[in-house]
Amino acid sequence: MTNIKKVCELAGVSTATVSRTLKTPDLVTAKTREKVMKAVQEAGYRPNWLATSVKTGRANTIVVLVPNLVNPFFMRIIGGIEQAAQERGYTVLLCDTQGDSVRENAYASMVLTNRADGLIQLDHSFPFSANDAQLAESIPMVSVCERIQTEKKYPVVALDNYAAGRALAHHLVNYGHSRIAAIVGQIHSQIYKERLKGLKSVLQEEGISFDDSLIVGGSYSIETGIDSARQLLALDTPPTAMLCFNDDIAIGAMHEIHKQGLRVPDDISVVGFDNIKVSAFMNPPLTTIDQPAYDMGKKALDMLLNVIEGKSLIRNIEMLPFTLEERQSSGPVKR
Amino acid sequence: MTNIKKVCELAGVSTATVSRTLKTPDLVTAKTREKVMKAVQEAGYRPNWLATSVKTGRANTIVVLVPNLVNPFFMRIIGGIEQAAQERGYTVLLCDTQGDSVRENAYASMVLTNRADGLIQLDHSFPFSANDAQLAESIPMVSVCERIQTEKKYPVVALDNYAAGRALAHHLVNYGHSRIAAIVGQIHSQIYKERLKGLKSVLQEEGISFDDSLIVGGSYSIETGIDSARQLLALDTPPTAMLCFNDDIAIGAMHEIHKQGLRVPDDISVVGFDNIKVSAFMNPPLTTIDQPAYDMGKKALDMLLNVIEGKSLIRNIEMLPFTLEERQSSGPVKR
DNA sequence: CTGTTAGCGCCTTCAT
DNA sequence: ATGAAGGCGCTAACAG
Repeated sequence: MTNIKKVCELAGVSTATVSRTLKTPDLVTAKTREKVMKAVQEAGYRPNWLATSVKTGRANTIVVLVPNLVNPFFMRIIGGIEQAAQERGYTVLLCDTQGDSVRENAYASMVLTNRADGLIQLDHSFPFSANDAQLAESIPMVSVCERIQTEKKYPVVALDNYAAGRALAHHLVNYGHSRIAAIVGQIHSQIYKERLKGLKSVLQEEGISFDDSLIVGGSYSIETGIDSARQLLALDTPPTAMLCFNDDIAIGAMHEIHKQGLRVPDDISVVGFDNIKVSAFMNPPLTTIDQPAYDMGKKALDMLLNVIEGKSLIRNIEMLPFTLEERQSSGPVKR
Repeated sequence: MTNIKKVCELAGVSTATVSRTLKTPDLVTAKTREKVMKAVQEAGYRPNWLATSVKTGRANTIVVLVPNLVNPFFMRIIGGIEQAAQERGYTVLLCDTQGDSVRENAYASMVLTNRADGLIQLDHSFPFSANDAQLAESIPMVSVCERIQTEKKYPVVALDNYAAGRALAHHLVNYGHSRIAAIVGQIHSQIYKERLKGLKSVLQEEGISFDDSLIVGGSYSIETGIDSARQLLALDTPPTAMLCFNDDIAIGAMHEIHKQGLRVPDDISVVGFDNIKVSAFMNPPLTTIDQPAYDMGKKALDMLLNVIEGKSLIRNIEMLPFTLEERQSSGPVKR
């Protein structure tokens, strides 16, 4: 282990001078600086990050909790978080919770052991164990997409899911669809409520009745899309359009529809949420809601660091704009 | 900050006893243990991880360098790494290098500053800066998929890319294809050489000539697939099959082929590498080489920890088996 | 501008 | 079984 003392001996100065040369070179003579740098080079010295952090009390690290790393939508958010973190001198500790609360608790507790200074949650659960809950009250935490379900209102950056639900509903209604199914993701979530509310509000305004048996699904996976589509196609009067709560579901739904010998959009329209990369390259390309995932990540990190550094937040909830990407998976209803 | 001293006072014992109670409870009386645990609970004490690590000299952390986090194939590898790491008490610091060597250097240097104990590289570059190269000689490092291009031979877990190239080539030749294009990823890589060698060897054995103008591409993206397919379709005699070096490329190629009004596989067969999730749900589903990504990750972590903990490795290179997933994107050559 | 000194919070011999 | 004390490597206040 080559430590600061070795450098001292080589350069013939004190530990303080070495430390200063590296951290605040301006406070050191050009001559000593040179001397020290030469010794550093010679010894191959690198300051021990652990020691520095234990001294300053700051890890300059944040934890990001992701329900599923394989979802490219989350990865885009994380891209934004990482970029912004790097710019502000922070490191990201990425944690795939796999929806397992034990894992989630384990990772979240890193903020309690001074291993990280704050936390960004991409899921809607309060990530701490019952045992940690009290301590966790005061730690900096921000969520993206979903509001954290707990009493204290943590800052959140999200999409106007109600408006997005309405946008897709209008898109389909304008094409003449009146029997529209919803294949949803997590049930007990804000997203579920808001998007569905958006869909229903449009239908009501248009005087179209909605049947709760057209709500299927329950998780954000391709398999859910497949199973749900199969279920819907087996109905006496199948829907003419499927509104999927993410693109993975939509991909699964399209796959099943094709498998049954039907065509998208001629027989059935399919629309999604998120605009993940492959969506544009499906056959047919998928109509979807584009979320500004990268910007959401950036924004979330900015909010979190403001909390960590004690600055006040302008707003406790940031709503970002969405875009409806019209592609070829949706079209006029079949006569 | 609630530290070990506060707990001492509350429990009326020394710091040593508190430390022991938490780390090695067997060395403490049941009675004192109870007393201490009550104080810990009351104070809401959590040992400072930074302090513990600086003391023990071990971060119990490894760095994983990924060229592109959005690629689901890499995410599967990382899933395996994380699982194995968790089982052995290590944390993973995940770093998206974006192919930028500055970022790569920055992250890799964490191993030199005692922030991490070892490194897994998913790319083929030596991740340290010129300035760090000497120091880095002795640090534990393992690579997955690609061999690290440097003099010292680091352990690697990989696929038999030569054999996989041959398998796909045979698959296409058996369907009667004789004009087969290769859309490749990174050019200066082991993977490039081996897979191409596999393809060429089969063609030669079959007495089929190969023209280097049929090698196109240069990066592992959907866009590369699109551009390359366009380029190939514009040839005087376009190929009847496209062997893509990953599934993203294949997805792009299929998209462009469809866009030009041609059909897969009736007009052109397309095959890929990796077997990412969506590949099975494309229209048509993609024929591809399945790599045991999860196991590769697990294996890589095991090898790395063995190096870190000073155990000897059984072998310096681990070859894992692949599977050819035949689906509907490949078929008989058009007459 | 530089050196001395006192910790950061914790673990771990060495006594008792 | 427990406590006292030294030190991990580094930083920062205080002298000089």
